[in-house]
Amino acid sequence: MSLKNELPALLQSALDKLLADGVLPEGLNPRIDVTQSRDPGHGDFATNLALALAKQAGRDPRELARQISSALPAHALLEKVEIAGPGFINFFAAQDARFRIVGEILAGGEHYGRSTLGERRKVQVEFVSANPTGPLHVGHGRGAAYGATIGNILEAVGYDVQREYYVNDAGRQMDILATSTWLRYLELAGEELPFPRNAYQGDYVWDIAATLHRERGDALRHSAQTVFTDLPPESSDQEAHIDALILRGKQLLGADYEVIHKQTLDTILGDIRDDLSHFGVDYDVWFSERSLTTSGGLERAIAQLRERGHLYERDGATWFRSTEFGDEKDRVVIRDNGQATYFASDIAYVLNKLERGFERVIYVWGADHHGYVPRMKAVARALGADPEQLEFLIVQFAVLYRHGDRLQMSTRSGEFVTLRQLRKDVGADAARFFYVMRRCEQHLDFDLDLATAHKNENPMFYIQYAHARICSVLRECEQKSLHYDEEDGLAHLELLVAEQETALLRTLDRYAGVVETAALRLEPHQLTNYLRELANAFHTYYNGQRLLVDDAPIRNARLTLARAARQVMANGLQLLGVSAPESM
RNA sequence: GCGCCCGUAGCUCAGCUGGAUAGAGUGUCGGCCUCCGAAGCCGAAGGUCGUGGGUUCGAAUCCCGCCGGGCGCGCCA
Repeated sequence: MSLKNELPALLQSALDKLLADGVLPEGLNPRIDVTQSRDPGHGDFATNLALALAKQAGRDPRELARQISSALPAHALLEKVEIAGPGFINFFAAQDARFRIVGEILAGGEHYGRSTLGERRKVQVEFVSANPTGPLHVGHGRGAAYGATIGNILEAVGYDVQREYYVNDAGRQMDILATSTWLRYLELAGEELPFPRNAYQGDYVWDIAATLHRERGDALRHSAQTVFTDLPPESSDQEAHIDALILRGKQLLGADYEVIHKQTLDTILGDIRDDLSHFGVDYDVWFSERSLTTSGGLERAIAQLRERGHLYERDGATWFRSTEFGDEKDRVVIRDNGQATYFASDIAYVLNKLERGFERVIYVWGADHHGYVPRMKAVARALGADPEQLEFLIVQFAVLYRHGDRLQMSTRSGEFVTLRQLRKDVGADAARFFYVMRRCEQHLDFDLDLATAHKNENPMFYIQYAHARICSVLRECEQKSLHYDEEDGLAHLELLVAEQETALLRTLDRYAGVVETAALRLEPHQLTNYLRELANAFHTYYNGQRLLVDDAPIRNARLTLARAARQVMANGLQLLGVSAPESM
């Protein structure tokens, strides 16, 4: 237990005493907030408690601070208390308390920094969930990195985390894709045909078609003339043209249409899974949208809303009265042609998630979906759940630049930079780190030239370098046959009195709190910023003090401190899904 | 027009939910290797926190109005 964790209790007992003595009035409910001091002159920790209280009680803050500090019980780790500025209470830790962290880190090992804050509560993080209509592009990458990192961090603070990918395997886009595959197949079989402009143009469609042609020969072949006869012309209505083409395919192919559909879906989904896995992103569940229909979940969700009186009919369609729950307009769930809307699936999906017992359901969404949040909250309330259970993390777009030009991305045109390509160019580590370096609300300018040509400017290398450097020193120590003794090191930590050592110790002391903050606020960038500071604290130390000195107790103490720093870096990088190399 | 997000050093961004002298990286300039990895360290210069009001002991942070940028506002998925 560090001093910081004990201070709130000490302050509380001081408040209780002042209350009992009648110095403070009843009914005050101050939040006790202890922070690490930025300026060493302000001690190790500080609280603004007196300032906050002075406002509520209408007292002079400095006088109040004096009263609090004199009511404070003594504590072995607390050396001195000072009142400063307008009424801050500054705490100076005993020397002993500052070294404690090193032993804690080494004892905790790879588990150091983990906690039980989440109390094993079930939380689901659903992320990426891109339409399986082509390879993931760099826009999906940010959601992938965010979702995965948030999952890791929540797990680290004791939540029971489930990672899920929602597969949009129903609907028109999949039909367009399956039809695209079939048309390419026909071309490979020797048919000449006008490939529609709004069908999927990407090379991967050719690949799937080629596999299909290899496996099935001409079994799925129909003449181009048969296929294109009597269709609404593409020139007048593209959408009607492709819809008619889909229908034609289903009629001509019968059960074989499903084969093409499935083969296309499986191929692309397998590719996405493989891609994400190489990105260090793995899921517990791949949830099929279609299964909501086949399991009857969709009907049940609709029925439930109907029973609760939240549905009504108008213009032949069925509407959800979401305005009753704060949405700006009501939403159609069943179209006048009898088909369920995509939103109906979303409703069934929410119900399904809640039924699976998640206390927190986190959606990681792209900025283009932010308009859907109110209606999803409305659904939660209409289903009798607490809308706070659904949390939406809106991740702003990552805009790619190459040669100073903004790149356009469109899956259908086939011209996009894939996540796979990005991994190849900058590496999975750099991409993972880069993506979560900023708050998700912040737009991300991703300059490919910078990321590829000058990759040593990436702050991730700075952190990895610090880790590798410590490993190198330890190797060097062995090579020189200098014996390292951890026990001796721990016993002589009081020899670490250099300014850089104190600074490094203070930085290490912050780690557990940073992980907690990052989890509480769902902000991975807290961690990347911290790790940069930690790496800087170590590099500064390394440049200022020699670790491998002849004096054994000092050497052991310094190497022990370095090992603690290495452990924290490794643990932090692990949460980010970034490797901690022993040499570079 | 309405809604959400963003505006902080030349550039890219932090700023611990209202606290002490607003901080990093990068770029510019100047120092540091006979010694554990110079992919490093240290120092300097660089700010009317978009703007105008308000709230109070105290505002980059909270409230309101403008200005500028991004993204949404379908019986699409």
